[in-house]
Amino acid sequence: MYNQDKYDYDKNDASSIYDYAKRLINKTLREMAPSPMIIKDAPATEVKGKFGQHLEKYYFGIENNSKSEPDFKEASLELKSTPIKKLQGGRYSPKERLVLNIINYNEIVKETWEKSHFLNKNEFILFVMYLYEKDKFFLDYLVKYVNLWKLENNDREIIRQDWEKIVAKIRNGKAHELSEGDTFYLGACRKGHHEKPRGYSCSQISAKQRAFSFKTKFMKSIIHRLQDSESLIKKSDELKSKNFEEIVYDKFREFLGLNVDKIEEKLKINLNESAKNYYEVLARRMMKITAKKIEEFEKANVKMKIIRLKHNGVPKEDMSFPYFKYNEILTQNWTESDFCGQLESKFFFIVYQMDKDENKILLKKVFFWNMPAKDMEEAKKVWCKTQNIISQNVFDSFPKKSENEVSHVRPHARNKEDTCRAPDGNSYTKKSFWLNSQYLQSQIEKN
DNA sequence: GCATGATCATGC
DNA sequence: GCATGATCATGC
Repeated sequence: MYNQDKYDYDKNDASSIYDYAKRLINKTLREMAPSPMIIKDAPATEVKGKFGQHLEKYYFGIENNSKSEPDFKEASLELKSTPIKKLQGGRYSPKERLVLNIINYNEIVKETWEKSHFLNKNEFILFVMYLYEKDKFFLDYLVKYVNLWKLENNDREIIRQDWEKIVAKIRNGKAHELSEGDTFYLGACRKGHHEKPRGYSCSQISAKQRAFSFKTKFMKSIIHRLQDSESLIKKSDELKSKNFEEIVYDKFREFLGLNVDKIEEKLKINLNESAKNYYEVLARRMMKITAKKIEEFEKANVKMKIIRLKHNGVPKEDMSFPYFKYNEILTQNWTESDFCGQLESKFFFIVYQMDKDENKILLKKVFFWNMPAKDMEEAKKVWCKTQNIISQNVFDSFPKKSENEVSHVRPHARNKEDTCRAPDGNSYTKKSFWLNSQYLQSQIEKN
């Protein structure tokens, strides 16, 4: 039975359950939910569903049941564990469809969508996704994602339509003709291969047992959404002992001063070093991030930037920003300009440096940075001069690097023909604001 | 060796 | 096809 003392979560509160569940990330059931009994290794066929049962019983302390109400009924939350597999390139995809509640042919025909057992049980789901590996015992599967998921928006509508279609077929006495191809996201899949076809109220013809399921491709979309952004904070109590910056810096600590080969070796990875985004990918891997976006950086509008220093400490390149539109600059003032907005955000600099002797690139330092107010004033000068020049239709005297210690303007396009319309009616090669490498150097040395 | 112009590579 | 981050190429 559920025991509030033993299991450290509040069963009435979905976010408390979620926090407790998040402790599973990158852990196995063997570590997190030891069983009082000895569980013997068993062939894979007998293991199906064991992960979920074990998770419920020994991690959450709820008795396995197949009731039509959600597993955490006070929080209206259903617990679902599901296997995922790793693709080449490190991303994840579902191993199989997610089987939901069994369709009761006699009961469902009396239901409406809003009051359906299906919706009641599956509207709000706590996903625990574990990495399936063929030769592993289920207690040793690694949990990769824990996610609170709600059926909403367009997905909800399409699934409602799928549900209606399935129910209509049953009402018409055609349950034996149900097929997964009937519907889009929600399928009526076979469940229990040894089950004999059974009769039901709407038909003389008996039908095989089926269950609702989220199709594999639909599961794929859920997993992809998860991978789109990933949190840097892996444990919910981490922020109690460290601030966010420390958490981030700690991730890099063991790699500082190492060359990139050593870093890869340490991470046990082998990246394509000639890729243009190599240093960025490497930085993500040091942070243990496989997603495209970093959740906290998104929310805080932190821009991650790679800076590569030559052995003398000067950045190899100036830092570019998105190109500006000549016409747009004329209509804006500094504070509402794109460039001002870009400079006002916080940056996370990852600095690599070329080592003179060994000809290797080392991880030099990482730090959060935002532009000091007095330097913003300098950038403002550059922006104002740019605006002025455009208003006078002079397109050959944009602020040069030598004119300002912080920033300058220069082309930023695919080629000379990649142009943008200007107020004088002509088009000119796209240009953007850049931060001077020497300026970046001074900021790197200060931090 | 640096400033400036030009372009590549990737991802959406 | 384009935006963007990253990088190359040229000339002084």
